[in-house]
Amino acid sequence: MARSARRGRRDSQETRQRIIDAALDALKREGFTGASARAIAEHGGFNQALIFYHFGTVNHLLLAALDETSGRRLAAYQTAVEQAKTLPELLQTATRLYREDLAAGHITVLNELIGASLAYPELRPEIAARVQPWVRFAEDVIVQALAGGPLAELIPSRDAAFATVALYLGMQMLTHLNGDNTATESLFATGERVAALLATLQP
Amino acid sequence: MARSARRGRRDSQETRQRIIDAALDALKREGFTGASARAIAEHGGFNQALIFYHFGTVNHLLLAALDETSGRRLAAYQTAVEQAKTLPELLQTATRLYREDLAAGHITVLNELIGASLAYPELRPEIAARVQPWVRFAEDVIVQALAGGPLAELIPSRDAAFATVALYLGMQMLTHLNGDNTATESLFATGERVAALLATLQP
DNA sequence: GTCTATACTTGGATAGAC
DNA sequence: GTCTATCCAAGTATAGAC
Repeated sequence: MARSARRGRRDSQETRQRIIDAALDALKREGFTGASARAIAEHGGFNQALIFYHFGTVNHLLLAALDETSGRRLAAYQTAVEQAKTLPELLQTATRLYREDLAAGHITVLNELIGASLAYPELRPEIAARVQPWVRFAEDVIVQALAGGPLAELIPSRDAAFATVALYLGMQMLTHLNGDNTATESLFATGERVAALLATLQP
Repeated sequence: MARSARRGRRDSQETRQRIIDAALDALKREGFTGASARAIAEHGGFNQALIFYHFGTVNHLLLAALDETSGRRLAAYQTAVEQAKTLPELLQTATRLYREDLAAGHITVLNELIGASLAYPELRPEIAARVQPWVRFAEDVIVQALAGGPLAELIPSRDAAFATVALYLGMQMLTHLNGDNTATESLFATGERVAALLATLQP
């Protein structure tokens, strides 16, 4: 009995995960408009009604999907950044992570949900709460990277963090729109050059 | 007869304009999801079928709306920027224009349509074509503003233009998400300080 | 050019069998 | 916990009267 209860719980967890994965896939491929319960269920190979049983509403599911992808991704960023503490190394790491995000569509999920939050205002605070850790993370990294350098007192870390996250979002949007990422790649290359220059001014 | 034909044409033009205005309003208030033919028609006080008579499909209408708002706005930017050629003046102008965009929701229209272009790929090139003039405009302004200064040879104008437009989009998204614009205001204030500093290094 | 009426499709959500 | 069947609301689009 304990066994079957455990089994039941594990199956339930597995199903939840399958649903979340399918929702992420739908968001990345078809955007918010295409991430309907029917579309998600069909693509994931399960029944549509399961979404409502496990998540109540489609929007709840999409938030759970954002939660998961954002959390996982932030952890990956934190791990990666720990290895790179000089400014040039940091830029290289950022370039690599950015390419990963672009290829996997991680940021698309966020962009689509922010767009949808106009129609569904109740999503707004939920999404904002999931973006906040990113701004904080960016600020921590920036503080460390600029410490002792000339930019540290010129540019408040909070502003730099906000701008960084905004730039990330905007770049992904434009890159997706253009269908090629040459502009992004060129920008990162320039960023790496500037970082190298700034590093020569650091203590 | 000529008179009635003229009248007919003028009425038709007026109707088109009313529909476009209502579509812009819907996009700004409710986003792409809320900009349905029914919602647009109800809010604009006209019949739903008119949309299909004048624009064929809802998406065609939304593109026409983007066309109009983007064109008008770009003209306003060009006029405003002609008056300000030093870097600090330019930043002040940008701050003012940005506040206008934010309050009027001009960028929201673009963000929503970019988001929707995932679900409707045929929108992508259309939107891209309407964004391109902005990147070009940004590049022109940047070239003039940085001419002779130290940044001119450090940062390719193309990269700076792309980054500027991306930053604009991202800032609007995050500002809308947070529900307040203190972060943006702070960032612009920092931008003005940096611009003032850079101006002292210009010839 | 504009309106009414309507065909058709898709989507959210629930009831009830299994 | 999962599936089938179904209700209802909302959307796009068109035909045809005015």
